[in-house]
Amino acid sequence: MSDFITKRAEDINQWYNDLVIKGELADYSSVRGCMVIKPYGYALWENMRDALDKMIKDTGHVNAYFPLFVPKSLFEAEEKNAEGFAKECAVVTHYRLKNDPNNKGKLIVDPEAKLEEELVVRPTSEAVIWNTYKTWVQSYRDLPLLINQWANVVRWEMRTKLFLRTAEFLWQEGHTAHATQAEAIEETKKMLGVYADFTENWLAIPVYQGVKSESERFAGADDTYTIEGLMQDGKALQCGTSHFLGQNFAKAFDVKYQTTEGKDEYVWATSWGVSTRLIGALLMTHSDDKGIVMPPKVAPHQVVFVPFLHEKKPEQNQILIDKCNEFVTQFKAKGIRCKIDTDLMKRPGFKFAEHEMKGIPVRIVFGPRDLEENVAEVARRDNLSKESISQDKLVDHVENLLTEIQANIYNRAKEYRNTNTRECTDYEDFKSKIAEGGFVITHWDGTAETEEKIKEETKATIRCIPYDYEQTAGKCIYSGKETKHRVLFARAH
RNA sequence: AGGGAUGUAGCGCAGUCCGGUAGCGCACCUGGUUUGGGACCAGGGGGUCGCAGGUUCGAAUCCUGUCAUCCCUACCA
Repeated sequence: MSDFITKRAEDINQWYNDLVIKGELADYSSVRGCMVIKPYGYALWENMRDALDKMIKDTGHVNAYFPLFVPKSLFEAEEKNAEGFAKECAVVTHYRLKNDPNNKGKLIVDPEAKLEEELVVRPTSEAVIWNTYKTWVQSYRDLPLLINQWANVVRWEMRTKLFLRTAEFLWQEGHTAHATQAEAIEETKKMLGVYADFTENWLAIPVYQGVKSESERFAGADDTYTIEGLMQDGKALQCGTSHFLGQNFAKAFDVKYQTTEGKDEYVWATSWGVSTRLIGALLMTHSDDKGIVMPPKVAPHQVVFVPFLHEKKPEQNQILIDKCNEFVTQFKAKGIRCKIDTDLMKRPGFKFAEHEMKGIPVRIVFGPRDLEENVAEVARRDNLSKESISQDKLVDHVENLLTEIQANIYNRAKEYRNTNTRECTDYEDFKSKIAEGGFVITHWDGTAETEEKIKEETKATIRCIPYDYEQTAGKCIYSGKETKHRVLFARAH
């Protein structure tokens, strides 16, 4: 039946698409590569956004908003950055349409309305922002500048995948300016830490923190720090990045400040971002063959009540619904997000399956039988177990259960990630481990050539030089050269 | 961008080879029986077959072009 989710073992890509579409998070749209985020998916994003926004503000940043369009001349100012994004930019060339004289009721682009200078739809906002910072920074007193924006950006991707890679996506991008290199590097690392904290503690996705190799670096950055997750298909997913931009943008946009000694110095910069891709990461990390498994902390609904309603028994229905409402009030007082399923038409079994597909962490069932016995049936989504709980203990029980589920799915994901992170010193062994999926930790001689060869031969890329693994001496797995780099390889999304 | 596949009702599909005026399942509407893990029976509404041309008395079906989507590569948050 089409209402069921494709099994992971059958077709993991279809499984993922089913989670998104049948879980009602998003829909395909009539715009190439762009999706419609549906209310349930957007509620999830709002919860994620609100939590992260607070963390960003708690670390001293403030929000602002910069324009969607970047004049081409500004865009090309930082050469490496421009070059890196050039192939995937949407460009506005005209500002007016007019009626087609040859085709009634149709419109054409008015050739008279060509823009003097093309506008690039931002694929990222460094250019507009640094052009603005130029006027904001005069003195060391203006620093640091710690600004974040929530925005949409457009990258004209060839192949798109719901949430993981869409032509337009939502994200936050932080852009900071500092007086010293040390302070900027500290900021870069600090924000990576915020991302790791957020993905692990809110989304329950374990991540490796580390530094990108040069070839994987953000265009225009001196260093890119990353958090990398492992998805259930054995592929790594870059979940967020934090860039140390050096003085590249300061020089390109001439952003200088006067020191206490009265000298002019270029400022030091960082930028960092996470996107709606994190929704894809969350789905691919926790979900199962029955559907989505939402981490309680960001789940749009944390608890769903299913009263056993009977079309022919309105009095009984009302008693059951009243009972639900009584508990909803108590849950809401504790900040727990609830929903009551009062649909008369659908049978309980159907509702159970539906709520499981959408990943609601806890289901509470009230039937006439439960009322008589003064209990409720409580089912948890993460391990599909259920138990009968006395009503006077229900609120505390569920509150604890949400915490337990959050911890359980994190531990489960971490165990999967850990057992699929393997050490390796032999190239043949490396190839077979990479083919099986997961991360492989191994020595690399630090050259782009070796990295490229390994990518060609195995499709694996260096995800990062991880914090978690000691940088001990050893032999490069490919060239055999002595090296101190130990890196994480994986096939990636 | 290269390779493969697919566009027919809201969704999933059959019909296309061999042209004759569109069908099935789910969903939806009405009525009834059901209701502790995806109910059943009966009746009913909805599409001119992605789009644009062409061939033909006649095109979902044949031809040309075009657009879109999915999968595998390549690129990326």
